[in-house]
Amino acid sequence: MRQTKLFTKTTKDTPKGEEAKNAQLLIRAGFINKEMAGVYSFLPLGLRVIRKIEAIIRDEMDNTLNASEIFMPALHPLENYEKTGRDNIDVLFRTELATGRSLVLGQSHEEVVVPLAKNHIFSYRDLPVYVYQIQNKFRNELRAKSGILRGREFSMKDLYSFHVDEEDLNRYYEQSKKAYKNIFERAGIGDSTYMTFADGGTFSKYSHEFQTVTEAGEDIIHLCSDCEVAINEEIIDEQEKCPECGEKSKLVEKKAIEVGNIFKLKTKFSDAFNLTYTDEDGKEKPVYMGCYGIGVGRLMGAVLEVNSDKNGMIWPEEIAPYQVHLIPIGDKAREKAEEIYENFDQEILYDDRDTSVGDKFADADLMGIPYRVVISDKTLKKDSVEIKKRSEEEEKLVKIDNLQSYV
RNA sequence: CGGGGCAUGGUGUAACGGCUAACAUGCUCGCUUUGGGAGCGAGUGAUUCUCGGUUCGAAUCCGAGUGCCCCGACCA
Repeated sequence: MRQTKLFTKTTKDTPKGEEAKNAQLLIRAGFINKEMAGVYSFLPLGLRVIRKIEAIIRDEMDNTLNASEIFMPALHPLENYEKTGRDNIDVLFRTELATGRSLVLGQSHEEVVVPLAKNHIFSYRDLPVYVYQIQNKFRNELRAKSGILRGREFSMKDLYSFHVDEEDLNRYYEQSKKAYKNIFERAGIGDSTYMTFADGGTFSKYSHEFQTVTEAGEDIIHLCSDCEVAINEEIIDEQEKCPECGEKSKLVEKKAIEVGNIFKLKTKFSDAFNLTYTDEDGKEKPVYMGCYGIGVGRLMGAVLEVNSDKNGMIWPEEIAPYQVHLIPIGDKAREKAEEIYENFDQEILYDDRDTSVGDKFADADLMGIPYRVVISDKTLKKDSVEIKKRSEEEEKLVKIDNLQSYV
């Protein structure tokens, strides 16, 4: 992408009234634009990051968890929520049809996916099945906060699994932990993201959250220094021990942001809609369910809270908007840069702007693309370019012919 | 929803109740410049959030509303 064609502007000024690091950086670098509190537009660079995160999620959903992608509506009939008793939760956005029929904007999709499943699940032969979607959710938060970490409209992946019994649900639930671990590792926050025991609701002792340790977090978790697991403060008591190793002395308090959550619904929603199947003996039985969420935009924000420095963002390679930021200095270098750009693939952002070197470097640091490639008269004399990783200080000269193999 | 703070060109800020609302940045044009947010010159850009009040006079004081940020509560 040529930077002169990019629909984006950067700014030196920190946006007024944005204290969250993720929002400051994303707005300054032109990745997002605030429409109102808790509601953001995603601009080309920000959208590319979102798409990369989604690609990782889709890969793990499709290949690790054998799930099928669907797309459900954001408009839901209120009656479905009356059936589950969730019609009075306070984050529900309410609206209505011209006819007066009451609707809500979807904040989650159990009320839609379960009636949908009733058309597809009749027999034990139809189970298990897994469906997921990536879609915007709407929650009328009393207080949106922390940039894209808690918005009123936000993108979320939600997966729903359907099983013949609790045992099969447990099997899949364990498998989902692995997929989630893969996702957060690939997104570059594996080292700071911990599986966390949390409230399991009416039927289960625990659910599991995936919490990324950061000061920008909203939750307190108690992290076991040995086991790489944590307990959410909401369920901790004086006697609590690490659920993995059984020790309690090793628990350390940390602030963290919940980037994912897996939950055994069991028959709670199947019962509400009478979702059942017929087993081998011709007996009618309830379907067991699990649900599994990941906040896509929140994950993007969490990455920045963990990964940035005073000059700007530092994107992990797999979710970076581009892999290479190509910067020419001088007219001769520009000719060569054009040539390199034309022969490279789509993963290059080419700073073809007519502006000063310092301006280009500052923007490159701000945008945080993993590899900065500078080409100038100086490097051309050696038939080379200079490569610098955003996450490192040192730069190195590389022959132009060998460039492909370095990035 | 309770508490606190803020609201001035596109952006970030300044301005004792008193002159044509200032500075920086951005943007446009010209010249110059090219290894860390370049220089000079000329331009452009504002209903000082809204409504009401006090006053000879309000960006400034008072009231209400709205919006934004932070703390708390809330967060299937």
